[in-house]
Amino acid sequence: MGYHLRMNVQETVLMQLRDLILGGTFAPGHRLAEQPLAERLGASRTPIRSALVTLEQEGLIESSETGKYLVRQFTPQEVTDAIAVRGHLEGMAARLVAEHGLTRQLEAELQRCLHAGDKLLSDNPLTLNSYTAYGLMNDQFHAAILNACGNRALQRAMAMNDKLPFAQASAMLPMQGRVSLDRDWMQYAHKQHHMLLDALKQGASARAQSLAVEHTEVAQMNMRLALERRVDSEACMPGIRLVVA
Amino acid sequence: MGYHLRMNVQETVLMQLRDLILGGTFAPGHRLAEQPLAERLGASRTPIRSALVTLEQEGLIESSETGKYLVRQFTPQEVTDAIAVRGHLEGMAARLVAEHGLTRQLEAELQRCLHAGDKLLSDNPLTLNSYTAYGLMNDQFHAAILNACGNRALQRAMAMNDKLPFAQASAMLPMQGRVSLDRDWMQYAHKQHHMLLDALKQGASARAQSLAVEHTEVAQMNMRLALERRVDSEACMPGIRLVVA
DNA sequence: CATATTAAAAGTGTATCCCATTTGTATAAA
DNA sequence: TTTATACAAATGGGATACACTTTTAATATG
Repeated sequence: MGYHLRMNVQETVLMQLRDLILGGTFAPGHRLAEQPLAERLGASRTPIRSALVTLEQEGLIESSETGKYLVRQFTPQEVTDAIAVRGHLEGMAARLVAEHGLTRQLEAELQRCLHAGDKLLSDNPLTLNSYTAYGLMNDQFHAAILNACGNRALQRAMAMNDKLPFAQASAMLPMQGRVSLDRDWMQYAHKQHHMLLDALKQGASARAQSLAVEHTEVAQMNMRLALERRVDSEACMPGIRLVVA
Repeated sequence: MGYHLRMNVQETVLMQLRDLILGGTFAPGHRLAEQPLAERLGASRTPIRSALVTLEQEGLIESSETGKYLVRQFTPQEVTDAIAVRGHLEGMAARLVAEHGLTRQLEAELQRCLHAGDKLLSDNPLTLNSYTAYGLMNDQFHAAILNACGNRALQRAMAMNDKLPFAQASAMLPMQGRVSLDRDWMQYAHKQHHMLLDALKQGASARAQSLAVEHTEVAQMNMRLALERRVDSEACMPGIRLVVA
């Protein structure tokens, strides 16, 4: 018997609402009133309200002066800025790890990610599964460093930033070669992972920081490409619908 | 007829609860159940719930696996870390301003702050009012730069970080000479403000960044001092009650 | 035809009620 | 004395009721 995840209405409603917004059901600027949403989702206003508070905190919606919730709209500049913030924060995390010294455990975990990545990228051309698996590995690599840096405030800041639907480390990966992120770029980014571990091993904190920052420039490039090919990218990254020039 | 700020119960309850927690009414780790709080504050559970969600988001309370809210406890290390994150973020903001070029308006505002600070610090010894006024000016100075950097994600990250009751720029200033922050240190910090504006004027982005980061070391020192003199510092910085070794 | 007035509709804030679940406690059994 | 068991109280999640406010729409008025 498969185990059954206990789901309260609150969580369900939150996910549904998020999907509705990202799926483009509501245009940016659209008002989200509690009662209509409650009817639509077949729940009472209580869980809807709670979800709206969460979504506002996540930055997907904003509340106007009079307390009305509106679907948020992002400019391309804001996307760029969010990625830049992520780079800056990851730089700090990498520096801290280099300064405190790499633990055996972290080194092993990063090694594992590197090996997995090497293996995945050796295929040519890449399969759909490879893209998915690489994205997973990529997230683990970055999470491992953030986790090991030991600074909770930094972790909080990163978590907040990642709530924006296009700022995450592998936001662009699900594009699966359709738009950008061809194998060459992934290999470039992966080499940076290798070099980052090297820097961490040597305790080269400044180098580790610079590398982590520079590493996000790949994300910047891909985002620019994604914005040029709306049709394709909307199919894989729903969050991009909220970005309007 | 003085204008009357419209206050709903929700906002009132939020403020009351925050004060109760920071005021030390509930020890760190204490459970916050909805019904007792509702009775205590003379409101229904609805606004209490909403306030608890907000306070959790602010980091003042945390919810256990089973959905119970507990008053959060911070270690001195976490305080240090939060201040370090603020320094890192302010460094980025300063760098961005230096890179984009100082606008006339920002330069005027920063100049105004510098003059105000010069004037305030010329008194010897400082009056109670001077401390308050300096704190206000200090906040304006830092806010002006953050505001002018134009990166909304960065502003969000800083806002989040500042929710921690001891991470703000002038968290230590209300100590009014009782514990630390004597005139000499304030003059040192204020000189850094002067140098920062100088760097911004010259577009010296790396220097501006370094200065902004180093500037938070004064906050680190003061926090260390404050933690050594609990009795005094609790009187002026309520938030420090939640910090336990 | 534009504008002011007003009535209906929709919406929010708050209280309260209900129910399932957890938590605590006292009693019974080993 | 210790461990089960059952029962009661407390609690949280959710739905609903209601009063008051804001929108919207319709009608009247210049």
